Amino acid sequence: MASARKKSPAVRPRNAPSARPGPAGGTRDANRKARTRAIAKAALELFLDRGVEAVSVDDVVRRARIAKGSFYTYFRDQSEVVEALIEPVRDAVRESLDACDVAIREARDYDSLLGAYQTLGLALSAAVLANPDVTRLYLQERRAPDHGPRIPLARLAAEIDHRAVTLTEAAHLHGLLKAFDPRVTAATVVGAVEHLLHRALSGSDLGPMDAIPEILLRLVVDGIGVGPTGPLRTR
Amino acid sequence: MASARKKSPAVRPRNAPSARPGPAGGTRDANRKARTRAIAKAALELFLDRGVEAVSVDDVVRRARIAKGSFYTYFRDQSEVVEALIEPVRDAVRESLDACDVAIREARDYDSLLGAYQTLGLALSAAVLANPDVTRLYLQERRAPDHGPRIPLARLAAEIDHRAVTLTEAAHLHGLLKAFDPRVTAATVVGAVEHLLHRALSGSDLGPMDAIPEILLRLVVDGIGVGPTGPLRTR
DNA sequence: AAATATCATGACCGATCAGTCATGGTTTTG
DNA sequence: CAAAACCATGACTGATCGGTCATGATATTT
Repeated sequence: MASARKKSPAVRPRNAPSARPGPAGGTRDANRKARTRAIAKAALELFLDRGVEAVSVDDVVRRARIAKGSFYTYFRDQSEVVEALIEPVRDAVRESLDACDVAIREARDYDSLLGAYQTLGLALSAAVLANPDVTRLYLQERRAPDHGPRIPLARLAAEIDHRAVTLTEAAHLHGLLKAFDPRVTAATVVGAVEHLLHRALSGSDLGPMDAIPEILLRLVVDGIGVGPTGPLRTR
Repeated sequence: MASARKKSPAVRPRNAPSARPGPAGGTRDANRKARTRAIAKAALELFLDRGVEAVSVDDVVRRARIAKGSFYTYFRDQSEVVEALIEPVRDAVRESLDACDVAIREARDYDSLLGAYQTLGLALSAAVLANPDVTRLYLQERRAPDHGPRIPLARLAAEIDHRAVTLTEAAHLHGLLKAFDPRVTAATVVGAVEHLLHRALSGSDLGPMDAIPEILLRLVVDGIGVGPTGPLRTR
C-alpha cells in the first residue's frame, strides 16, 4: 500500500520446458504473463518497503496471492526476480551510455560535448521516468555487497560507476574539462545526480521539480568545467 | 578476513541489573568490555561483508566465538548492535554540525563562511578517519528503508540530509550562495561527498588520496558559488 | 572461606525460511 | 473428444531463525 500508482514492471517468463503451447494469443500465454507480472509487482513493492534482503519468497507469494510453487515455476530464486526487474532499465541505460560514448569520442568542440551530455541526460531521464520504482530500487540498493539476491544490483552499480569514468576520460582527452582526475570527477557527478534523484523519487520536497535539471546542469557545468571559457581555467 | 586491520569499535555494555560489581579495574569489568567489543567487531565485519539484513545473530556469535546467550546479555537485538556501532560517530558528526551551524549563523563575509566549511570538513574528516569501517557501514546502508535492524542507519541518514539543508539555508540567507534552492544544493553536495567517500573507503582507486579534498573543494566552491566573486553571478 | 551475585553456555522452543513434489485441474494438440 | 502437455496448488521437509532459560562456573563481597 505504501507504493504509489505505477505501471506493472515489464518482465517475461523464463523457462521453456520444450516450447510453450499456444505462443501468441493463447490463454496459457496470457496467464503466464499475468502471473509473472503479478510476482514482479508484489516483489518490487515489498523490496521498496523493506529492502530486498528482508523480503522472503513467502512474503512475495502472499502479496501476489499465488501459491508458492508457482513462484518457482517462473523464477529460480529471489535474485532472478531482481534480475528480471532491472533488466529493461539496465538495457536502456546501456544504450544511452553507448550512444553518448560515441558522441563524446567524436566531439571536437564545446558545443558537441555539451550536446552529448544533454542527449544522455534526456535519454536517462526518459528511462527513469518510465520506471521510477525500479530506479528507486536501484538507488536504494546500489551500494549493497555483492552477496545474495542483490548481486544484480551491485553489478549494475559497478557498471555505471565504471562507465561514468570512461565517459569522463573521453571528454578529458579532448581537453574539454578541468584537469581533475576523471575518476574523482565521475564519482562526484554520479553521486550528486543519484542522490538528488533518490530524494526526488522518495518523495522529499525539493521545490519545483522542473527547476532541478537546470540547477543540476549549472552545478555540473560550473563545477567540472564544461564550458566555453575552456578547460583548465585555474582561476 | 575481508576486512582490513582496524580498531575495535568503541562500544559499551548496556544493562546494569543492579550496579555492576568491581566497576573500575575488576576482572568482571574487563571481561564485559572485551566481550562487547568482540561482538561489535564481529558484527561490523559481517555487516560490511554481507549487508546488515543478511546477518543473523547466530552468524555473529559464531564469528565472535561466544555463546548465543552471551549476545543477549549485552544487546537486546541486532538493531542495538547497529545503534552501538554508529553512536560514537554520530555524536562526533552532530557536534561538528552544531559548531558549523553557529559559525555560519555568525558569518557575515566570504572568509568566515569558507572558514566554517573548512572547519566542518576537517572535523568530519577526523571522525571518518577515526572510524572508517563504521563510516563504510553508514554509506552502504544509508538508503535503507526504516524497518528492522537498519532503522538507526536510516535515521542518521535522514538527520544528515536535513542538517545539510539547514546549513545551506543559513549560508543562503546571508546571500553568500547562488540563488539555487538550498534543498537541491544540499542534496547535491551530500551526494557527491558521500559517493566519493564510499568509493575511496571501499578500495576503489581514485588516484592520489590527498588530491581528493582539493578537487572536491574546488568542485563545490565553483559549483554552488561560494566565492569572493559573490553570490548570484549569473554568468 | 563461605555466601552471594553475576555471567557464559548451549540445549531448546516455536516460527519462519527456501525449495520440492504429488495431486488435480486446465489448455492445447491431434 | 481423447490424449498429452502444462501448470496452479499447498502440504511437506530439513535447515535456520530470534529469543529463552536452567545449569554450572567465576568473580565479588562479607
